Amino acid sequence: MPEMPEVEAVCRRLRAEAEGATIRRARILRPSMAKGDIEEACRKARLTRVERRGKNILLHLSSGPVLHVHLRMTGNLYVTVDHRMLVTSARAVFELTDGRGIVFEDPRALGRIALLERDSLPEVGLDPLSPEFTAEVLALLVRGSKRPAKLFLMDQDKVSGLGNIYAAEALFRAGIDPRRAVGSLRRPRIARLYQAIVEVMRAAVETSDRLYSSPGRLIEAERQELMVYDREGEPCRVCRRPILRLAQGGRSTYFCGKCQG
DNA sequence: TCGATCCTGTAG
DNA sequence: CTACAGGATCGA
Repeated sequence: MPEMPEVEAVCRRLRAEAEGATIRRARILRPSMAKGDIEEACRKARLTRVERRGKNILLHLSSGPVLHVHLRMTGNLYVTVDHRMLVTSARAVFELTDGRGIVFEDPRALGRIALLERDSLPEVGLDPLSPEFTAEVLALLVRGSKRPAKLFLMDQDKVSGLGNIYAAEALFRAGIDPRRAVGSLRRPRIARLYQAIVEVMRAAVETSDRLYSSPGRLIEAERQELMVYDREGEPCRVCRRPILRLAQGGRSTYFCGKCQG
């Protein structure tokens, strides 16, 4: 259930617990989710580096190629003390030489795991927490676009890492109607949107790092207090009007009709 | 740019 | 039973 902050938390934990570890062998439990000869590439390979690009996780192997993991909607990747301890939704396990295991779990099985060459790694847009992401850059990115603001924010090729929740939250904070053509926003609004994105994502990384990255399954607990997501019919925390829901790109968008005019 | 699709689980 | 789920891709 990850957007960028949750993926970041997963990566941090993997780095702390398994970077430098050696994989004895990999077991693919659901072949339809995997691409490439992963079992061959992982045999006695060291996990040299854990990298994140947007929502993509890249596990660099000493054998040369890179394991690309995408958690999609319900995936998770974590270390267990015993590689034989597997839940039913485990889709792949990387058995380490010390007996632990890196488990790729995904009840819904929408996630993907693929073996890539170093020169064909996924490219995504700017990370919202990187120094290169500025209000000026955002203004350039939206220029000329007629797309609804919500869909623009969810486009991983523009700004990477926002999903359905944080896109809605950022738009609320910026006071922007999610249907508004993003290219029609004026400069001050864009600056406010920039600020909102950075604040929402920074807060989410902090809370995710704290609770999402505990051992084992994901914990569906308090994330940062959400202003609009999944709050249809509930009063807006600012103006008390009921939160509205509409469909955009086949997904639900939650917003306040008054605060986001 | 929209809708269908990939899967399974859960809430209503 | 239906609707929907924090994602992405494909074809019309």
